[in-house]
Amino acid sequence: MASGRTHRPATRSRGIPEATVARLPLYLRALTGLSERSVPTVSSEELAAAAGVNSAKLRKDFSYLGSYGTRGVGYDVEYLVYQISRELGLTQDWPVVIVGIGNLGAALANYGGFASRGFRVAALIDADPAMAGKQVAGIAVQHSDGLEKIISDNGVSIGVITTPPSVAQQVCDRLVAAGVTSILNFAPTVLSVPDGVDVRKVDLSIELQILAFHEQRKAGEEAALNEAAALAAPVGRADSTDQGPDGDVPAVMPA
Amino acid sequence: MASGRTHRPATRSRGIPEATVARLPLYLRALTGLSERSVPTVSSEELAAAAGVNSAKLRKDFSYLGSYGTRGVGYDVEYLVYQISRELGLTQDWPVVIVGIGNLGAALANYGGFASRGFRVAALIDADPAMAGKQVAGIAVQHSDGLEKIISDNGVSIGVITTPPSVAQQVCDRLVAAGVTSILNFAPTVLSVPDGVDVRKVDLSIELQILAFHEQRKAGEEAALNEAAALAAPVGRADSTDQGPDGDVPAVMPA
DNA sequence: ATGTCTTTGTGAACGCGTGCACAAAGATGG
DNA sequence: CCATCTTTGTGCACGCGTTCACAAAGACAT
Repeated sequence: MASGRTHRPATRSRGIPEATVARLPLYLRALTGLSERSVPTVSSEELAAAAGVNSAKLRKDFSYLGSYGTRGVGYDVEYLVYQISRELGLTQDWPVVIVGIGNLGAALANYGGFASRGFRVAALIDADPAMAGKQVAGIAVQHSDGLEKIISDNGVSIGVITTPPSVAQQVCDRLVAAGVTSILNFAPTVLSVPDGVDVRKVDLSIELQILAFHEQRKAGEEAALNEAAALAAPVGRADSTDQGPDGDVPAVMPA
Repeated sequence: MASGRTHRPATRSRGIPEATVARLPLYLRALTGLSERSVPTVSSEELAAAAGVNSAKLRKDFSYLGSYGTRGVGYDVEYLVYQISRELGLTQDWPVVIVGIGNLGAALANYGGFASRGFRVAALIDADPAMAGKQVAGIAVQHSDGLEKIISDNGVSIGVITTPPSVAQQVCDRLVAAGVTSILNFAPTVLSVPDGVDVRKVDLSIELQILAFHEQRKAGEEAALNEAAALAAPVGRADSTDQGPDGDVPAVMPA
């Protein structure tokens, strides 16, 4: 309606499927663990178990990167670490800015996993003048007036938004205008960005709601099971579309 | 290899596809916004735009819940809010515990979106004795010794893990043993849980790495484009499988 | 009451991701 | 050098999710 699109239609990057890209960091983490324990080689079966995926899936994923394994032996851990790191672009340094230094922003600034692999917190930015100059995770918070200059001076292309939702879009617009082309959004809002800008969303509330759904389903199944056992008769309406699995009193009545 | 599985094979809950469940919170948020602005009805087109999805997808999603729309008019906002809330299990109160009150745990405890929709922080738990008794987000932190009692006393079925990765699995095991059946894991580790327990993972580092991949790809394409323009000749090898998009010097050499 | 117009609900086609199962490849031992 | 054994790499089939396109359904005006 307004400006750009939000979810680019899965651009199948250079033949590497998006689903595979999403798993590469998982493999990399497992491999790093093996590397630290000086394990020289690993089979697809072992690595898959460590990463929590199917071994066939893992082999197919690696096949998109090329043939880096040795049949009858497995994969060379160090070599694979390097290959995946390079594929993910982690052999270079990515300066990132975090905008919105509340509880979450501060937590991210302190998060060790950030700096560990190719990412460097180039700046912390907040709109509150009282925050400016304060040290968070050893970095001085800067006022958002200087956002554009900070972005261009540091060559930042990745921005993290941890602001309240009400200002997230406008922060996003400024980041994009200043040259940021990848955004990690923690604000519970749908961001509109022009084509060519990637947005990934992390939404705590949504994750919990999905868990609640499954939790309710489990409770409902259990209840139905107990009920069926008590009545010694099958339920039989497991697929009706009217009521939920439980017959509790609604908390809100629709008009 | 050790105990249970990690990724249950997409259990197609009660006919509602997993992908649809993941979008329901999105619709709910958009609808809540409309509700607060007292908008009575909304078309699939408008709501889809607000939620950032395709309108056909939205209609199909809603069709799994039943026929709640009116042809020629659209959907009743209040009614839909209620139906989705009920479907997600948000009409009841879910007590959750947060284990690991570091920066991230504290940020989550303060996160408003938690309490807003059916979720209530029942307890904050930390292994550090120095943290015990401290107030975070108005709630006293309790020592992890009492974890099992806290879980059962409050009837907690959802646990959030924000501990260091080294202890995440053992915290997870204790949560599950105490009766928790849904876990939201922020620790960068693969958790093993028995069947019947749901785990969702939020991994900041992985999200950033995925962004870095696309960022690198964009930079590579741009470079290739510039190169091509400079040479005034087409590239032609856009799908070769050997090298990466850039021919830069490797930072690490494999054995 | 009837026709027109809007918007839903869904059948059908398509594409992506997953997992099986096996042939090819290489290591290893005799 | 040959046989055997392990493990990779992949062809293939299947199922889920997405999207198109349209018929059915209802509102609304006349």
